[in-house]
Formats: sequence, C-alpha cells, structure tokens
Amino acid sequence: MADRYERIYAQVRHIPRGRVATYGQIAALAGSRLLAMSSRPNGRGARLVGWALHALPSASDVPWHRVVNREGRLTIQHEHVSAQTQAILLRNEGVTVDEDGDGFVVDLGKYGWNGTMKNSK
DNA sequence: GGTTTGACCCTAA
DNA sequence: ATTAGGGCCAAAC
Repeated sequence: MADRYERIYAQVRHIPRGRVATYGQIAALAGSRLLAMSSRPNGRGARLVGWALHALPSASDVPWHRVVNREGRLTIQHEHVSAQTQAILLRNEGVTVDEDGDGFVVDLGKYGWNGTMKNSK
C-alpha cells in the first residue's frame, strides 16, 4: 500500500493550529524522513500530498485545510469540500484568509509554517 | 500496461 | 515579471 500517505498525514498533523504549510514543504519533510536518498532540487513528490489529501476520509483528524500551495492559495478540488470551507476552517483558527479574483489566499509570511515548531520569523 | 491527468514545485529562458 | 518545460508518484482511463 501507499505508506507515503501515512508519512504525509503524519506531517500534516504536525502543523500547528493557526499555521499553514505548503504542499512542497509537506512533501519535503515527509520525504526527507524516508526518501532522503533522492533529495533532488526539483519539485519532488508534491503532487502526492494532493492525492493523499484527496483520498482522505472526511472523518479523519488530519487538518488538511492547513495545507496550501506555494503561493498561499487554496487550490482545492474536491467533490464535497470547497475552498470556501477550507477558508472558513482556517479563519476559525485565527488565520486571515484573503480573497481575490482567483480565490482565497493566505499570507505565508505571517502564517507560513517553518517545518519545525518554531515561528517562521 | 501505456497514456493521461492531477488539492504541485523548480529551473531556465 | 511571465511562459515553457521537466520532474515526481499515484490513480483513472
């Protein structure tokens, strides 16, 4: 089975409340623990995070809403869960979610997660 | 089992 | 600044 999903879920659970992380960071963190051999400078398996979250059961404890793309945008594509739902969940945790023509955006400079448990600044 | 697509990212021009 | 191309792994066709 896809054990990588478990690593991804574990990393997503490690995201502090009121903080957001990017797909690439999740992939890099989960990858560095298991796939440290092939740490290539390119985009690694960031798409796996998207697939993992898409296959995530709705009743899971994984805070999938704290995962955004590199621009801080909520590029979510799901049948029953919309980007607005994600925005509401983030706002519920105190994260300011901005909105423009393309959709919802989060300021990574303020709420971006470092990858550790320290603040980004 | 090859081809296409996807909640993405990086590098180069 | 934007556009184009390559890469990654899994699922759907």
